[in-house]
Amino acid sequence: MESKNKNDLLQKFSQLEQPLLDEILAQSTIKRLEEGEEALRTGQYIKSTVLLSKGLLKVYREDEEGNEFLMYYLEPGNACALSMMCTARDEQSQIRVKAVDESDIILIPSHLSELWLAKYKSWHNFVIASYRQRFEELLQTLDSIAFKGLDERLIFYLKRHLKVSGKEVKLSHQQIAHELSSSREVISRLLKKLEQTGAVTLHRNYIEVHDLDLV
Amino acid sequence: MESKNKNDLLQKFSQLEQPLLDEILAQSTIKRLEEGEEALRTGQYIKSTVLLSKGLLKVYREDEEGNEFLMYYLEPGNACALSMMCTARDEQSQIRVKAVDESDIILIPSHLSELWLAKYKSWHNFVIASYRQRFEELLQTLDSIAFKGLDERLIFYLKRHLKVSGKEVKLSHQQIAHELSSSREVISRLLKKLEQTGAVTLHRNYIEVHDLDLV
DNA sequence: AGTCTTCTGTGATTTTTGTCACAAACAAGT
DNA sequence: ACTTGTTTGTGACAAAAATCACAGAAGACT
Repeated sequence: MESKNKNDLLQKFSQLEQPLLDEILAQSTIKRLEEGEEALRTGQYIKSTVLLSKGLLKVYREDEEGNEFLMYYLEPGNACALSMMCTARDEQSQIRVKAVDESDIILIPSHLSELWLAKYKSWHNFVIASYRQRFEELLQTLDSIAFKGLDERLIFYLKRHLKVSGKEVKLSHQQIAHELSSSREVISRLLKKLEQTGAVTLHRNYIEVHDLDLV
Repeated sequence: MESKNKNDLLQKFSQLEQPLLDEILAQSTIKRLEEGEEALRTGQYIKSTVLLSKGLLKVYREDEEGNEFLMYYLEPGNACALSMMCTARDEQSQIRVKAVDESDIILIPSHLSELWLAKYKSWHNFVIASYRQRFEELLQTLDSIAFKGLDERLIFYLKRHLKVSGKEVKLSHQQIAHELSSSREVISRLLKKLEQTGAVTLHRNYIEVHDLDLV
């Protein structure tokens, strides 16, 4: 493992105890994902716990007809809670993980991950905390779908997108519509409304966000 | 602990190893929930892992305005995955657990639950399996909300209800509407359609289900 | 400049869902 | 049998969202 990655690891996962970090460095492999590349689903990581040391991953759901919706984003220092849980992937639940930016993921063989639960308190806490956090985010997504209209869901979507990217959303209306499993025209119209309130400024292929709480 | 409960426990959680069952019997308390009574939210079980030995619990989500939707049901032999995860409940996520029938829940102090993860392989597996299973169910719910129209969601709802109760759904249209966070009239109309296809027969306060796959 | 493609804006229309209003059916109790 | 309250059925209407149909704008490429 190159020293660049070592540094990343130490920085991003500083809450883990030193002996554990040493083990991770020694026993895990790193995989670089190019922008747009898909983790999981290739069948090779399913027996691994996945940590993200660099980049940005998006975790989303896809149904038979190709509709999708965003579950949440993973940032460096996060673990893919699903990868911990779904050792015996039974195909039918289509969760996809895609690299938004070029990313480095750390693959920990799941037997080690399990072993460490007992051996390292900090690992145990980390795993539990990861579950919790993802679950909470998933519930927020769920809420917005179940209780809110598309206008509020769009704002929720933009807000979450901002948290992980900059102040600009570099997506076309089409892409946004797809991630909200809606249609392009509807999103365009809603965005237009947002622009009229001064919350955003629309450009081709990106949206400049000023203040989403104006609405 | 009375011997009646001991038997229930042994039966419902037979996948757990004997020494663990002994510990559970010795160290945990049982609480009986009356029909309609709420677990959690009273603040007293938040430091406990909850197992269900008898009855039926429904886990649902509620927003500020009182809208709700069903996440999943828990049957005897199941654990409340949330209770394992949410040791430090931070109020804002409103998950509610309500007894559908009179139920007995087993409260395990969370420090023991943690300890056992390392000590008992079967406990570890049980906990992981619980997470997985609940997560899967939650995703199914999510799918039906995100991708399906209300008609399909209703069918999904009825199907899941059947799995835990009998072949009859003993609920008013109003209650169903509430659990799908829709309105009574709409549910009534959709049910009427289902009746016309021969999938169900409607009665006052209960729905007789024949075959939901007819649709 | 001119051609292409992709993205965005907008009107018109339809479908789905929610709301309002009110009647009929049913059950419970007196 | 007669209130009373709850549940269900329905028509009319409003709102939200999806779909269709095109036109114009912004880049990309010759």
